[in-house]
Amino acid sequence: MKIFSIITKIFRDTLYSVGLMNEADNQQTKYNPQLLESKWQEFWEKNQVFRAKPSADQEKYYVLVMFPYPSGRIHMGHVRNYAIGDLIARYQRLQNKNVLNPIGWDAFGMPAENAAIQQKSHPAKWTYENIDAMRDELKTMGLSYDWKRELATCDPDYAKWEQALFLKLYHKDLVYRKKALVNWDPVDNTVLANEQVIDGKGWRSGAAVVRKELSQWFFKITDYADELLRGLEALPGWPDTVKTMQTNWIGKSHGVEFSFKIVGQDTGMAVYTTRPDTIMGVTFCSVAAEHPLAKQIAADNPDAQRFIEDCQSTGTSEEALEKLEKKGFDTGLIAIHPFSGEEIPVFIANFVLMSYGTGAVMAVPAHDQRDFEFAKTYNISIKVVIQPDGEQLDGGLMTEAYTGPGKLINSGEFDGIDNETAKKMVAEAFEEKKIGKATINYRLRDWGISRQRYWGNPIPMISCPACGVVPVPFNQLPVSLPEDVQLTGTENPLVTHPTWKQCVCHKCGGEAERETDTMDTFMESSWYFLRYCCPDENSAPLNQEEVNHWMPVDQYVGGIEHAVLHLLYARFFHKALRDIGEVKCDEPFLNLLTQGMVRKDTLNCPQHGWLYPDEVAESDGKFSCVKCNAEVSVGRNEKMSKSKNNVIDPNDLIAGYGADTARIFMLFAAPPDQDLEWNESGVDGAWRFLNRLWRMVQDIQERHGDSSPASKTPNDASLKKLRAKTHETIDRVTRDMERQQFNTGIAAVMELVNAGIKQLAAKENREDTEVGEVLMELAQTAVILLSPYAPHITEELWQILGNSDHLGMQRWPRLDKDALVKDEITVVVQINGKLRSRLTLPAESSKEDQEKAALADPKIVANLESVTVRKIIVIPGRLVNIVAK
RNA sequence: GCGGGUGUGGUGAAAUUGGUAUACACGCUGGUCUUAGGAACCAGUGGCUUACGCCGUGGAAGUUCGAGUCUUCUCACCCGCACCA
Repeated sequence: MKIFSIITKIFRDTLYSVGLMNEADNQQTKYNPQLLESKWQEFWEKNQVFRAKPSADQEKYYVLVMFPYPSGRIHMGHVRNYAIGDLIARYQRLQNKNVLNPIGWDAFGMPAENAAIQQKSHPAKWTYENIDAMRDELKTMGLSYDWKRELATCDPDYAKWEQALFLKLYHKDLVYRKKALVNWDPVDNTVLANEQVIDGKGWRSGAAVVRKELSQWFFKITDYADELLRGLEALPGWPDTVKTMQTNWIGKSHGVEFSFKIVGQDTGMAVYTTRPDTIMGVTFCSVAAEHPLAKQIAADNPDAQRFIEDCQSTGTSEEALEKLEKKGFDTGLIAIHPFSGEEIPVFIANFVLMSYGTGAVMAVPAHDQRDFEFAKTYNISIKVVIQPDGEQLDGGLMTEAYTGPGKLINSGEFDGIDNETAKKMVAEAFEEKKIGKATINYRLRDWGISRQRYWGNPIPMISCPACGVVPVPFNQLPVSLPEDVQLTGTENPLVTHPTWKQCVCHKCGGEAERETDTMDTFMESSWYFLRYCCPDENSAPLNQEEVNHWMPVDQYVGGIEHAVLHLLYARFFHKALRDIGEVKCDEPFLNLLTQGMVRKDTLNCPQHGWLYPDEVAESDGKFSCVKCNAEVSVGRNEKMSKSKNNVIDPNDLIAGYGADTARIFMLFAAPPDQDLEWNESGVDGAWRFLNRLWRMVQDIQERHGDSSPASKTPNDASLKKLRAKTHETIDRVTRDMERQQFNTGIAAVMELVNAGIKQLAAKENREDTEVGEVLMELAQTAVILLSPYAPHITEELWQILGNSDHLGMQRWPRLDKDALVKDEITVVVQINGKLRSRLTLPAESSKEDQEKAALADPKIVANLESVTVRKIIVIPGRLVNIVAK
């Protein structure tokens, strides 16, 4: 960025604003975004223009942007997200909708703890200071939020109602406790989040992380797996990519669960398979290292014990799993094939997951690639039972498993049946024999919400030596975090605090202990959009009347990175709340817009690493490091990130050019769902456009300020065209808004402004009243159409145009279809699909007229001299294609 | 490996859904003007060709009077998921 020129500008603007410079030489006021943006921001706030109140007279429209984590500064991703959300909010208001557009803070989370450790202060202090700073930053963007509904999830009030919801779901039997594995740092004595584990070591201590079992709280999201899956079908307003990702995440599969008898054991071994049709091809079985049978064998077999430990140690570094060799350990156990009675060896295998299905599988090497590789390694026979059409598979010669369709062979009574039919028949056979049944399995697991962290919402449970686990009664909420703590990064202060966890069991009155875990921060984001509807409700988590008035969210806008977790948890939580009567609708977010990332070139010096743009000198298209003169490599466009020094601070942009320029740039550079490449000259382009608009409106006001906007088609042909352009633009921008292609909407207004400027420059008819009327209509239209994109400049221009009200009182321009009627049409003439000529014909000319005119055109006549016309295709008003040979 | 997406000028991107490819903007070239500004304005700008023209939407084929758009294959890049039985 041209820092110097921005500074000069800020300096000059300051001089203007304090009156040390005057603009006597300028007839017109210059466009001064700093002055007029703060002026309008104050106006909106003072007049509570964006206050949302339920209304029976207007249709409601709920716009939601993903609330930010208060990290301290806004970044370009926020600017883009909120520019899009605000554009939609303002557009819907102009469409006479009653718009709810709230904002808040996702305020619990680890960065606050880290900052507190570093600065030896308290997370709350850091968080609330950041919120104050970021609120100021957001306000400079001129976003049309109802700030009265602002909330922070760490507010005691929000935390209290969240605990209440947790308890309500607990009483509905949707919450339970079980043991689960966590990453444990044995040096820091703390649990680590996955992102704190780097190469299997704790990020702070560097100690090898071990997996430890702790009792943790879970939500029964799997109870809703099927509804969450089916619900996606009712969401046509969601991008397919997100729906596909959620579908895969839920991972529904149909199969059969049945039991193998194990020789010498009373209990069988349950397995799950989606390929019952291959049952006769089973030549071995595998179980996970954590499977009870594996543990049983390991109890008196040190080799098995060692193998199991090996399996578990490789589990930590997930990347290494990728090409992990298939390994197994023969347990010596023998399973009995349920149909053939054959004896089948049972292995412990490193690729079988305890967490999916039953943790044990039947292995069919001929028709499963993993089993195939395993069988090759351990010399187990490969028995083909599915024969594809026109091919003879031979187990001994196969180089990979065959997983396609075919007919059954070597399968006794099922021989000759196609495998899809066989799946059902085998499943039925299992049910008849009463050893198995058709089962549906999901990849989705229950949602573990326990976090062994201080800066989160406490789980309102106590554990009593006499009564066991006891929920905290509603009237004792909230369970608040102790304030007198010092975060060290080693132990959880909730555990080590001298008194906090001591409490009294309300059941027996005896001494008890509080749960020291806090809730996953995805909890807060699972219902903030509901609390926005009734932020002042002080007797319950939600006010159903208000919630049901505003819900569902009509348009949700946010980053694609939340496609699965946040959006799935929120959908689940909402459905669970529906089932306890807190909300009515089934799905919380009707339409979803996922915006792309903001990216920028990265610059890398071989000696000095990632460089800032001003550490790089350019000559002849080559870049060099200003410190060592070495050549700098320009990396791929990457997401803006502090570690790569390619971050542009939105504050600089807004301070230099104003929020309107920043918003126009963001919205113009690319469609919202696409990644956006940061580009300075694009910002200049947006700035220049707003200046062109500014001058045009001023010129029109100066010259035609007395004119009222045209309301009917003018007689003059060129004016008629200009008015048609105005109404074409209304049509285009409206359509672009509806299909959320905001970049082309701006392009359309740019064209209109260019046309207006051209008319102003024309020498003839400058004083004509008709010219004035058409131009006045053009100016007013351009201003309103652009106001959702650039709200400040358009408010100011609306006033300059002599209007006393503000744009909040306006409606979206109405399309006059008569204005679009054209006198002339352009018809393209092709010969064999190749463009040969263009004709301008009267609009009312018939199909036949167009064909005749095409054949009479001199260029066409010349081209048809040596060929015969075979066929003529006429698309009226569009083209004539002459097929000739 | 599986699933999804994207490939169009020097650049960001358009294309009314099968009908004039490159709107709008950036950049660049030339010019005008002025109180040198982050100017503004005018003209030009896909490639090849002196021209008539020819070629051109990652590549190859196909359907069609006509394909950036539909079909098949293929290449490249990006994003998810990843031993899910």
